[in-house]
Amino acid sequence: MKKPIHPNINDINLTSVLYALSDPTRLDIVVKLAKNSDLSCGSLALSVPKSTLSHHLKVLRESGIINVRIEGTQHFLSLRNNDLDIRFSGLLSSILDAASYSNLT
Amino acid sequence: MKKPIHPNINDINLTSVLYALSDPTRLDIVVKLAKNSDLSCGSLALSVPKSTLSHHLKVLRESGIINVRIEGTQHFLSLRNNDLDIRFSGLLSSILDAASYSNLT
DNA sequence: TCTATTGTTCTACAACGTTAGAACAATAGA
DNA sequence: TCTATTGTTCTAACGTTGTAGAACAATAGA
Repeated sequence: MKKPIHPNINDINLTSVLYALSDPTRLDIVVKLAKNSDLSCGSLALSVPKSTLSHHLKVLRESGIINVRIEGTQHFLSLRNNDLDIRFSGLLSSILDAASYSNLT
Repeated sequence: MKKPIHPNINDINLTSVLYALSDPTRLDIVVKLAKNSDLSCGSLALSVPKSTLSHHLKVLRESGIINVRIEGTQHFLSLRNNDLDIRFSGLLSSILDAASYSNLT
């Protein structure tokens, strides 16, 4: 498959990151990756069609939130924790905190 | 004018907040309010038509980010700092930090 | 080589969002 | 009361987004 393109750290845009995380499905993916890094697309266990999932992952990847590593036929996903923290210190963790707090209600 | 409706603290939704802040114009408004609280709509000095500004302010208000207080013919805007911090601790400040950091580039 | 597995890309479409002009509403002040 | 000020609401145009089926691409394993 084609090698996925990831934005450079300095090209990561705040509004793009916020937009990417403003979708419940995508936020759910990010929360799962925060708990369990290096998951394959299928391991996310989401009840959405492949094409829809692929779309959401593309949005997350192109906004600089996740990294996609290809191994065989599988795509392994991980959060760009370090990059995001360098670019926007504390942003991701506060969003993840807020997300886990929201899920408790 | 009609009294504007503000969501209760517990009805403030994370994805709605992130979505509201993912628009450059709205994020700009929030940054200005963070620096200078209690501004009227006109004092924001944005180069957008009144109707467009009104739309953005409605999105910010309904997502629970800003408070609108009417005095005469003017609407005074302020961030719901405390409410947001109670609901999502540290979220707004980390976004504001990221926004000010972005503007330096 | 053939098949199953894993995702992407193409395409279409309905829903939503941003923008903005025009009309309207409410208040302050002359 | 009349007018200026300050915003809202209505309406429409236009672009964007989320969803999802169908076809396609790439690799692993038999």
